[in-house]
Amino acid sequence: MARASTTSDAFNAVAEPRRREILRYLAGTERSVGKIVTALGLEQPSVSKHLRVLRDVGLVRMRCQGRQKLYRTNAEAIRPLHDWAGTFERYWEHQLNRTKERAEAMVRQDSPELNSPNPNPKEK
Amino acid sequence: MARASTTSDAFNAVAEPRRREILRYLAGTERSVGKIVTALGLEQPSVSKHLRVLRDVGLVRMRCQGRQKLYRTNAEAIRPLHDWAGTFERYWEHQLNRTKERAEAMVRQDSPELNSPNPNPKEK
DNA sequence: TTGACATATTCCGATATGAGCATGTAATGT
DNA sequence: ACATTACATGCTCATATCGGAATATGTCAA
Repeated sequence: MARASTTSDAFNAVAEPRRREILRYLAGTERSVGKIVTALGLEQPSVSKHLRVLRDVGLVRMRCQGRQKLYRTNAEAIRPLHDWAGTFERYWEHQLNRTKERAEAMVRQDSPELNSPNPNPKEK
Repeated sequence: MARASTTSDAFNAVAEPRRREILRYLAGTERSVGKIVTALGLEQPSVSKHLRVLRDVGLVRMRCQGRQKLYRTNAEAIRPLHDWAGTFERYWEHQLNRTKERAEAMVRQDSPELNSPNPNPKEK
């Protein structure tokens, strides 16, 4: 076997920065593909492809209106991501709330990655 | 240019199912690489590589103890994901909270994607 | 030092993408 | 019917990964 399949679930779909931009742009409002293209400054085919992925995963809904298609973010589909991340909430609450204010200073010392998680990920 | 870089931020790191398993397994507890290998039934090199990615992004912390290295999930790094997803909360609140209890039953009917977002993503 | 144990890294092959460009398709206007 | 508008797909290229096997590195014991 080779690379694990991707673009088949919300986690992967959201891993793409452009797709996150699109999701945000389409949150709460219906927009045509053309609108997205001009608003985000992307190539039309590129936008169509990203929308395709987002649709397959259920992150956006589509509606036809004449010759244009209106897309809208389906917030419900983002919920599982929120829930997943939320399962770790108890672990970050611990580290911060315990010692309160004083802790803040210490935390900033012991955990520099908090502010710059990965200064040089690809460095050789 | 070609494919956009990946494995450089938490979103991409978390897109891998195995990495999510590892994060969950290491949540709140330090474990050696060997423990992870046997617990999750993965190949040792594979685990090391995933840990490498998770470390680069700051999702896990590492500590040396003798000849073994103890890893632990850094929940703080997951917070941004939670926050990001949370920005869409207002859009799903609307659809659910309005009609309260009765709504629940209806929602389950109207939004099958919640349980199976994409029954057949790759189908031709 | 030699050897066993615990991890990490490298190399390889197969596949998955994303971008860019060209083309296909559906709906509307004349 | 023909041209135009609005998207969607197909194709190629360059790159990013993942898994697996082999190997390198590091630590501790005898």
